[in-house]
Parts: sequence; C-alpha cells; structure tokens
Amino acid sequence: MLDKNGLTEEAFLRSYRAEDFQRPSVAVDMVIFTVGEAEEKNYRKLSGKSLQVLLIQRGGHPYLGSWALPGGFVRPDECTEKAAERELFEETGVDQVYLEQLYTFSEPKRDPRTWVMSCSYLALLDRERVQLKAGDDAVSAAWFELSYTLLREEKVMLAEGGVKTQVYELVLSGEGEKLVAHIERKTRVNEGVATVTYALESCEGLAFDHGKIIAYGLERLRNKTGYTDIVFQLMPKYFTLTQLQQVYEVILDRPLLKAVFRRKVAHLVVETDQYAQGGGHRPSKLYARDWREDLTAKW
Amino acid sequence: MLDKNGLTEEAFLRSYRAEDFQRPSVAVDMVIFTVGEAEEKNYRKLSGKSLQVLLIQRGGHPYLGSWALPGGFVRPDECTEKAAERELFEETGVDQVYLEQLYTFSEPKRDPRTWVMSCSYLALLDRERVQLKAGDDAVSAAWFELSYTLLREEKVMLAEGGVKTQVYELVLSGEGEKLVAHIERKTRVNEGVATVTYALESCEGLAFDHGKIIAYGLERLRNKTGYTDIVFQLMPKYFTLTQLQQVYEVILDRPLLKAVFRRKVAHLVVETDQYAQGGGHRPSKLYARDWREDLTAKW
DNA sequence: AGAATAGTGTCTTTTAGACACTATAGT
DNA sequence: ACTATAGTGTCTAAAAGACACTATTCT
Repeated sequence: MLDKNGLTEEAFLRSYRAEDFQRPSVAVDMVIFTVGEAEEKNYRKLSGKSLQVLLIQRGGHPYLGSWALPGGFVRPDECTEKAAERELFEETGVDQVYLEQLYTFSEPKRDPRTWVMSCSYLALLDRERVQLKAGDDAVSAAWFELSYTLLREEKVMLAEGGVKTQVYELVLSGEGEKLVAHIERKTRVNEGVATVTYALESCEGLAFDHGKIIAYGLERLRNKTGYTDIVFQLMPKYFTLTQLQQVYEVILDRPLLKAVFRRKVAHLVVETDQYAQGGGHRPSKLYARDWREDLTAKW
Repeated sequence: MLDKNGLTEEAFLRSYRAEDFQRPSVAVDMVIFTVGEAEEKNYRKLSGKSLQVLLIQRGGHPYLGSWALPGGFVRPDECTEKAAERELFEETGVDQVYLEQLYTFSEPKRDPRTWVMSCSYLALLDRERVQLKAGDDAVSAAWFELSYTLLREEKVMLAEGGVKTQVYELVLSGEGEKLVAHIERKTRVNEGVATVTYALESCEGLAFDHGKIIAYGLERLRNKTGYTDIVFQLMPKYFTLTQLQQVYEVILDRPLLKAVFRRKVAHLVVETDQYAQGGGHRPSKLYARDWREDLTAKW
C-alpha cells in the first residue's frame, strides 16, 4: 500500500529521519521504600518501625552534594522497566524486587542540563535483603526516614466549582541531615471536571523535583495499601502478625485495632509452626504470605 | 562548589552536551472514553449504553489504513500533560476534560520508525460535548464500541510461587469494522514478589501496541470506578440516577441492585427540581454532581 | 389498561469497630 | 511477680445484598 507520497511502508521507513524532531532524554528514577526499625532499650518492648526511602548523594553537577533518588538514563536497547531493574540492582545489589511504574514527570525545566523526562518507579523491599556498600568514595547511598504531614489546607468554593489547596511537609531524616520539602497539592473542580496538580513549593537539600516524586510515591503506596496486598512486598518471608500490623500502621500513619486487623489479613497468610521468641512476653507465631491469594485477587 | 573536574555548576552546564547521549522520541497517546447510546425502537424502553473509545484512521505509514489512538509527539516547550491537552483539543475541539496519566510504554521495538516511547493518557468525557468533524479527507476519527472479555485462564502453582496467565479479547466495533486484539496478562509470584505483565498476542486493524494501551486504560477505569467517583467525568451536567447506574454497569460489565446503588451514590449528587420526561413511564428526577464532595474525598 | 421505569421500605447477611478477657515468656 | 505483648470472644454499629412493594407516565 502506498501513502500520499507514493511510498511503500518499507521505502517510508528507509527515508524516515528521526533527527528531524527534537527529542528529550529519558531517565528512570526510583522511589525505593523499606521499613526500618528504631533502637529499643527496653528488652520487653517492640522496636518502633519507620518508613524509609533510599537516597544517594550527588557527586557531580547539577545539585552537587544534594541528595537524590537513585536513577539513570534509559538506554536505546531497553524499556524503562529494564532500566529500572538495572539501576536498582546497581544500587542495592538486589534483583527480584516489587517494581511498579509511578508517573512520568516531564516539565521542560525540571533538569537544568537539558530536556529530561523522568519515568519514575516505585520499588518495595524487605530491609534485610539490602546491604548498602558503605561510603563507596564518590557516591554514598543511605536510608532516610520519612514523614509526610499536612501543614495547611484551604478551600475556596465558587459557583460552578472550587479549589482545595493543601500544603504537605515532607521531611527526610538520615545521615545526620534533615531534608525538608513543601509540596502543594491542588484539587480543582471546574464545570464538573476535577483535576489534581502537584507543585514543589520549596525544597532543601533534595535535588531536582525529587521531593515531588517521593510524595507521589508515598501517596501511591498509601492508596494501594487500602485496596491491594502490596504491603507484603515490604515483609520478609516469615513475620508475626504484629510486625505486619506495624508496617500497615507506619504506612497509613494511624493505629489499627488488633482484632479487626487480624480478621482482615487472616485469609492472606498461612501459619507456620515456628515462633518468634526472645521478648519478655508470650512468643508469637510466625506466618508467611499465602501467595496463592495473589493469583486469585484482581491486582 | 566545584566538581571533581574543577568545574563550577555554571561552567558544567555550559559544557554539557546533550547530544552525547542517544534519546528516544516521546509521544502521547490518548485513550478517550465516552458512553454512547444504542437505538431503541420501543418508545417505552431505555436505550442501552455502551463504552466507546475514539480512534483515528492512519493516513500515512506505518500502519497506513489501520486504526490508532489519537496522539502526537511532545514538543520541547511543553510537558506531556500539555501535549495531551493539545492533542485532545485538536482531535475533539474540546478542552476542560478529565485527563489522567496512564502509563509510559517504552519497548524499544514498539514503533518501526525509530525509538519512540508513548506516554499514554486516559481521558473521560460526556459524549454530548464532542462533535467529530466528519471525514476530514485524510484523517477520519470515529467512536468504536468496546468489549473486553476473558478468553481463557490458566494457573500453574509451583513450590515457591506460581503463574497465572489470562488471555483477554478486546473487540472494537465501529465504522463497519471489527478490530480484534488478544492481550495476555501474566501474574507471576516468585519468592513472594508479585509482577504483572501485559503482552499483545495478536492484533488486527489496530496500529502499534495500541490494543495493549486500550486494555490498560479500561482496566484503570474499571478499578478506579470501584474506589473513586471518576464515573461522573463521563456524565453530562444533569442526569437521572438510572442513567448513572447504567454507566456504572457498562463499565463494570455487571448489573447492580437499584436500591443499593442509590444508597451508595446519594451523598455524591444533588437533586434538582427538574424531571426527565418523554418515556412511557414515571418521569425521573434529574440530579447534578455534588462537586463539594470532590474537595472532601481523598482522590 | 398495561408496559416499563421511578423510587422506597425493610428484612437479612456481612463486615467493621470497640473493647475486654485470657495466655505466656523473661527478667 | 510483673510487664509487655500474643491471641481470642463477643457485643454493637454500619454497610451491603436481596427483594418486594408502590408510584407514575404515555400510547
């Protein structure tokens, strides 16, 4: 079949000059979450949990010295998933990790070097699997504990719509540093059409728009925690139900009722005959994920 | 601050040569859904609804003559959202539309011309808003009714995991044509890590990997219908509760109980004093979206 | 009149929330 | 013995499911 220039498809493809169009660079950036434990002096008490994200300190311009999400450019022979797996492996030495595409950020000015889009990925992993190669001269990687709280909220109601503006504070603590970003989340309704936009209001010590990407990743994790079993991707192979509940609580940032929680997860786990001992109290049974459920569920 | 080559940030940026790296083209592709009505001869009966997607017939290579999602390349001065809005306006003449980023497809071979990534967007709109400029010589746009059904399913359980393979058939009917794509959805569980992959098994009359993108969009719409109020983005300003229920039913592809449905949506709508008349039966009250809820809800 | 849809009432079942109670290791 | 956690039972409240019943219009 010939096109309007009288070319066959083969001839068209031979004559196609991709250089005629300007192209962006495309990077992948990884929001890698894990759950860490705080020190606990009381031998009886359980250790507190915290949600952590992996950052690397930039060893070159731009944002030299700032902390950034691990990532890198996508190569012509790979898809973004492959690039994400590659970067993740380079950074943590781990493969076989839960990975999910998050969002593609594409503001023309987001990178001072050139036109760079970032296809971001969310990765979840059990802390025990990662052994960060400590202080590898130039680049150092570290876990940062994160908190994400609503600073202020404003609603304006108009005749045919309205605007809700929320400002969240993202605080990342680790390596003796405290990185703070303020993220503005605007929900607009206009003639029935709803739109949500995110903007970085301020950002200290965090490179590029990575504060926004982390906020995005956290919201995804929180939302999905409500309607999928994604949380298990953060758990080790064997765990107690209390540990599982702690992880839910640290993600959702609110306490859950024990009895209710256990009823709800009962069908997602299988009991083992092992017990976790050592605390000054009744030992708790170890459970494993019942992965058969994954093949039944919708996600 | 100087980097390891002794350059300031400014000097580094001046010396940065973006051409040193190979770059992909980036396009946006739009999955535009709407709800259409079938003809109904019986004056008493309600017209059946169907979910439809907008396709354009390709007027050039590659895939000359095939149907494809509307879309185009992203320009250096715009983000993908802007490009999506621009393409949507060019195609339908409508702005102020619900738009949501869907997924970025990046398989190196997905476009025979060159390395092209597609950042896809989901758009929802009320059918009444669009007036397709019919048969504009070269390019013609048309609504295709879609059905998406499970053809076969297979589960393999292994010691430490399992694989579920589902094959769905996507059928698009419109313009006297019937486009059929088979999409394979693989859910894999390995050592507790769950991954889902989509692959296009076969595809007739649909360009590129657009069958996969449509399936992806439909799944997103279905899922979000369960936990957000996204469906209202498909409704006109005033509607009856039965119309609303019909739209839910055509998306979820199953009947809902009337009384239960009305209880659930009651707090999302506001009653008007208008009635929809003309059917040979009791007139039904017209409702409008209560957009105040959007500013309260989480999404 | 009667077909077809609009709209409501209420009973049952399921799920979530609240909270108290018993059990058990380890110092 | 006592502390802190493990694990269960049960009552209540809310939401979902099921279905029947009444209301209303137009040919």
